[in-house]
Amino acid sequence: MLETTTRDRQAERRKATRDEILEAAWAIAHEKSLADLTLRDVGERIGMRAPSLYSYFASKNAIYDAMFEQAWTGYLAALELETRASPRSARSGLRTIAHTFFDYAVTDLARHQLMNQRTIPGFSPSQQAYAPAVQVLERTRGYLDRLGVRDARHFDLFTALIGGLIDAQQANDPGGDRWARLLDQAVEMFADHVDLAPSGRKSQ
Amino acid sequence: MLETTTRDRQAERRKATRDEILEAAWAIAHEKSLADLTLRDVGERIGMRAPSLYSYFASKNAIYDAMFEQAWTGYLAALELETRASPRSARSGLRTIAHTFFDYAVTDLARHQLMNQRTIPGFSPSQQAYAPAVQVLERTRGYLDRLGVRDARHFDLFTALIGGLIDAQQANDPGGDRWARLLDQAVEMFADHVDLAPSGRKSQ
DNA sequence: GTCTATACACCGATAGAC
DNA sequence: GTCTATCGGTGTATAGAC
Repeated sequence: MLETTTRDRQAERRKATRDEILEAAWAIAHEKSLADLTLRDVGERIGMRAPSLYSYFASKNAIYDAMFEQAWTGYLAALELETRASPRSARSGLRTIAHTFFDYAVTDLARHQLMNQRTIPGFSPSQQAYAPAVQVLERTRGYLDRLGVRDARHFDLFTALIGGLIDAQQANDPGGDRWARLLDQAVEMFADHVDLAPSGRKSQ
Repeated sequence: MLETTTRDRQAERRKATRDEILEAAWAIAHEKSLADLTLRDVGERIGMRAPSLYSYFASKNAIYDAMFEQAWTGYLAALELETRASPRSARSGLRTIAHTFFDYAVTDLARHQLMNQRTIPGFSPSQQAYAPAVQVLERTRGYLDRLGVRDARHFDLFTALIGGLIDAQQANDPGGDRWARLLDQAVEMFADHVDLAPSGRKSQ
């Protein structure tokens, strides 16, 4: 009984330190860049030597992995919040999804690079870290299905379209809105293509 | 007179060695990956020590820079070839542009990463290396203009759409055709949106 | 159990001999 | 122009102090 209590306290302490490490990693990724993260910098920020971090993460990529999981878990929460209420119309539902994803990506460059780009050489997310990303995909698929977009090819087209706008915005006009302003137009184009009713009703 | 001849031979020799270095760099980028390129590997492949490469390139990023320029120059040539003949219709012209860009990107992952992604930390192309990319943009803009796509926002939407399909294909189904098969459909969607005539004529 | 000190292998880059 | 030697930096493995 006392033994389990002790273990719990240790586990809590351990988790707190892990979170502290991840917090420091995010801060450095924002101040410098995601790729410029070094274990020595992370250690210095929390008052540790670099090798000590290996007591909490198996490698530098394991830190990226935990950050990847955090980022997608955060988006999953945002998505669930935004898709709770049923949309006034199919098109407004599409707009909601598009804006939610676009804003989440554009708000934080380092986070977007980690989530959606292959900017870290040699890093690929583990199955565990990838799980919330899969949930996001499933939830988005289900949401579009309820809006009337049921063709798998249409779903792929939609994700590629929004992803393309995000990448163009971040790559060619970071901090600006040159592609952000095209988001609604892109959604309309897609909705016309899949023959969604202009107002509340669902077709197809 | 003799002096200039000597200089020319030296310049030729120098350019030949530079090309040899770039060829080796591309080979390594293909065998391993673009980011896994090391100067020691490049040197070994052409029978040199790594520091000797600095007689030909000021830095490792300068090698990436020359590769970037080669890649865009190569695409510019492919683009000029494909857009020489006038298209049978506006839509077929759009398809030509889309397929040319898509195929060039999907054919060579390392090249695509260098041209269109920020996968090399700390590298950004010089103005000289970026010049052919600007030419590509201008030529593509002019071509779409002749097809009847004259709105700058429509042009941005088109590039984001095709870019999104490329990124989705490379990221989620490399070597496959899950998004490649959506290319024509995407072009049709865009053509409908900008109100291009279904056949030969140009509208708007 | 945590953390440190030390060390190793590798990297891009520089200095200087030949 | 090419070499060797070396520098400061990286991620990471390990032995041991507390």
